[in-house]
Amino acid sequence: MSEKITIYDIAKKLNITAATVSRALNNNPKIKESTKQLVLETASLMNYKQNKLALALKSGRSNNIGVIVPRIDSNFFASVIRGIEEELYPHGYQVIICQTHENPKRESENLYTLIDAQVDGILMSVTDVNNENDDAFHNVLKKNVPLIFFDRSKHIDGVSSVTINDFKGGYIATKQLINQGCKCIAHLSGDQSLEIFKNRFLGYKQALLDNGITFNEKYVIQSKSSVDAGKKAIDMLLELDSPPDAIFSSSDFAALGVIQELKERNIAIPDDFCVAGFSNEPFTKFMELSITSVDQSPLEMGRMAARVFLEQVEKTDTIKIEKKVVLAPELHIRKSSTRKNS
Amino acid sequence: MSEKITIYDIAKKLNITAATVSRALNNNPKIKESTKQLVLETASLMNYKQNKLALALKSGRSNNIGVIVPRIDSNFFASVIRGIEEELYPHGYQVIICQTHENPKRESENLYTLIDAQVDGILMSVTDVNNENDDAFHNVLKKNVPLIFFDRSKHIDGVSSVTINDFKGGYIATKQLINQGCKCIAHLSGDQSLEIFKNRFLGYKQALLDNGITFNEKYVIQSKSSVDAGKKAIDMLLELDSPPDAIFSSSDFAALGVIQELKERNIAIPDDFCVAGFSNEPFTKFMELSITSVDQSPLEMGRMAARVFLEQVEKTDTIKIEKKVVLAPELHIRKSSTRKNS
DNA sequence: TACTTTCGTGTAATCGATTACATAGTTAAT
DNA sequence: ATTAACTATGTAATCGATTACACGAAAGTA
Repeated sequence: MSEKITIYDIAKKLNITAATVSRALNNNPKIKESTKQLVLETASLMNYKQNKLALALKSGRSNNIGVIVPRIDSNFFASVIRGIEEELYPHGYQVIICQTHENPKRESENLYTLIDAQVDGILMSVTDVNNENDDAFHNVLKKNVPLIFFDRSKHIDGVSSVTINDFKGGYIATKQLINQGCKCIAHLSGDQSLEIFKNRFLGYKQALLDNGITFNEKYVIQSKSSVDAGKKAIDMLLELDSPPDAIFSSSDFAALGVIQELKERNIAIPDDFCVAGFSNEPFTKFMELSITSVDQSPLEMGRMAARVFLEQVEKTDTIKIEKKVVLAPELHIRKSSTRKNS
Repeated sequence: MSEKITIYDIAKKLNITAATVSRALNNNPKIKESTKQLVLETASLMNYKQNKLALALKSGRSNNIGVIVPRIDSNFFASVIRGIEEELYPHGYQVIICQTHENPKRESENLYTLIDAQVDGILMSVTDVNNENDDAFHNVLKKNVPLIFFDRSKHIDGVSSVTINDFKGGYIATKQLINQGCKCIAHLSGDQSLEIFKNRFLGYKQALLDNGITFNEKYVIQSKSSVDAGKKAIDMLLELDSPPDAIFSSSDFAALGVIQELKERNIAIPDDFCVAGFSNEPFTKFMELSITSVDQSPLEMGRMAARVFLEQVEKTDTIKIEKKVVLAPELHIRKSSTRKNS
């Protein structure tokens, strides 16, 4: 059995009270130097470890922060979490992971569970798009638990967020396709109730307009983020009277599906058709026909979200700050959109 | 401000004691039905939420379990974690993530930190190969905290593990290369102090012997799990007097490096050279020249590890069980090792 | 009627650490 | 010499929930 050593055990052994022990361990200046040393030595001798739960109960701070993501087994979210963990680790925080699987109910559950678990903050990428979970979000704010959104955010007063400039991401990707000489550029979007997809779409549209290309609604298809969805989408697009000669996809997976399908049909990439994706998934650069993609610097996003959280807890005295950090997307230009003659 | 409602608040409002409230909420049969109802109604009316920290302190159980992995932003580990989270979520456990970054010191720190945080169990993939952290591991066992290894394990009495049969993984991958008619099969291994790499190597060797191919030490190279490491390794191998005509790599990334380098040298895959990797990383199936790879069913591994943990906590009465679960690897045969004539 | 059960609640200790307040012993100041 | 001001430590409450034990009231038994 494990002998749980408490400050009372130390106190008994030294014939002093637990209060003195506690103070000595916390380096309270009122404690005589000799006692302090004695306590510290005895503590390490007895292999004393502070019980964080007791501390947490007393202080009301658990030193845990909750992270909610749609799923963890996606390179993007895993990388963000890595960034969060790395930034928070030196500050003594532990990271608790929750997944919503894109299910708003789960998101609501996760929020309540984390609050129940007395986390000191919640960092999340939003799943709920229809404001079904407003109660859950307001519950968090009511409890005064710092809430920070990353990537997918919501507009809630007093809530900070770290996102990338999706508009710009859409813009530069589309611009690059235009630079290659593409005239009919299609776009695969996601659920536009989510701002990220809306903004990428708007960036795409603006790039077209800025370059004298008329926007055509028929070129925009809403699809899932999967290889199959990409294949289906390009099938539909190729049946149009004037099929596109390029595509900007909000998902790298869909972009891959597009490429696979085009190859199947012997359409040459990038010569006859250019493709750009979004997220810079690892596989995009590994492919023989590497895929142009917009990088979201997930590691940096996670670090930044963590830093915003830290600022927030440190400055409880100041008025609540709402900080909106927007990271710049970076276009990684690869073979799928690089024509020789350009 | 958030009004923290406790059972004392409910007690005061109803003119009863906190003890009664607690019992009512816990459905204690000794409480009169009418009181029980009253308490439940009042609790929900006042929006009472149990403070898990107080409960944790009293019960000694935090309902948190710690997961330690080398890194989270690898598809394999992220998937394992997903499996763990999904299995444990319905049981009310939260998952705390720690990364070692392959650094034994960090691993030791993580172990102590998790114990300090009073986790109810630790599920981990081992980083330490030189037994530097024996103290940390024994500290966990001394505290009677269930410890379960997955994928990379250590031999410690009383510790359960969930691994895949790496020997078999190495064997079937190598066998497949042999079936394609390859005669000189090289092997890229990892740090053989880690059992997984040792076993994959042994499986490779056995497959050779079983098929009348003499094992040649020069064909075995120890390398990191990266594209560049793969390139370097194949460079060395091709300089041998009798260069290999196939390679089984313990890493998909290294396998990819090999392929890229071979293409660079205009060596035809799979006709002149066959390649098989390990881990079944997502990109292996996405490549135009898809890569044969051994799947480790990470999701299932995570689920299984979680289940072993649950069994362990439920049966504290029984004698400690040491359970060694070994999952079967599955070879995904793809283009990189599929010759037409076979 | 007197005595034993049973039922429903209250009392108070406990988990382990922190901390406001009290107090005994020193030292400094007038 | 007497009081003020420190110093170092002890006492006890607190965080919020659980639970062994105690006890009065109601019900059952002889």
